[in-house]
Amino acid sequence: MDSKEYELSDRERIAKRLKEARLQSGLKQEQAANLLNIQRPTISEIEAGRRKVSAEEIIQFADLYKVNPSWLLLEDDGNIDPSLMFAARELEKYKQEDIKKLIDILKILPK
Amino acid sequence: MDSKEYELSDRERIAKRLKEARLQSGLKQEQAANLLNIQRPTISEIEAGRRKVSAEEIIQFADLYKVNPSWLLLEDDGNIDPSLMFAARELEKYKQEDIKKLIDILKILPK
DNA sequence: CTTTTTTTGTAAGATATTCTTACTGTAACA
DNA sequence: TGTTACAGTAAGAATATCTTACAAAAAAAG
Repeated sequence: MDSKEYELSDRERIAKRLKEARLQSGLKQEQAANLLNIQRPTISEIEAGRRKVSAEEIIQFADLYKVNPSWLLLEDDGNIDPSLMFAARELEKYKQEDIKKLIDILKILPK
Repeated sequence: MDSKEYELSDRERIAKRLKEARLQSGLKQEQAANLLNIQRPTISEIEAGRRKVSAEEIIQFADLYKVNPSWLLLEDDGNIDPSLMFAARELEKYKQEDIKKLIDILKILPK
């Protein structure tokens, strides 16, 4: 009976991951709140998906809970697509000027 | 040439990356705002580091600007230049054959 | 260079969110 | 039952954000 994250908003899904991460790290809401210098109800509201989480807070939560920041942003993991990396490294062989030109061309070309 | 992000707050550094990413994607503030269904001054305030960016917004910005969400959260994207990453992502959309042609064109282009 | 247009910055009041504090709910356990 | 530990929630105060309009700056045109 896997809990489906479908039909949940991004905020709710992020909330779930934050709660999961906190529990995984063995911290109570109050402990997390103290360590991050925020109020405990704030943690409660965030984990309920009722309060937004800022980018900075995501960084802090990730650090405290020892999880990858990008996982909190609903990415599968923190890794970049290998084929993308390959393409990027190929591009590195070219001069900066040529790359700029390529980018301009790409912006114009149809897919 | 400074470009030193030292002594900047996380918010300011995120702001810089957001602006850099927008410019790299060739979008005006107004275009970005329209595509994200927010007001243009909001983009301005965010890029000035005066307004927080929510986790959800980071996801949307990353998608629109074609950058890695974790890079917006100040992770270092595997030490590859952001403009390279952008080009690589764009390149992925094209057929292998077309990419070879593009690179051939690049080799001919004057510096 | 001067003028015009485009793009971005910013002000101010209205609106909305978040914070703070205190109280409530719930589960575990003696 | 009563107690403890932890999490949820309510309400007003404090902040932040949004909206609209105008101003500044930058870019383009003449």
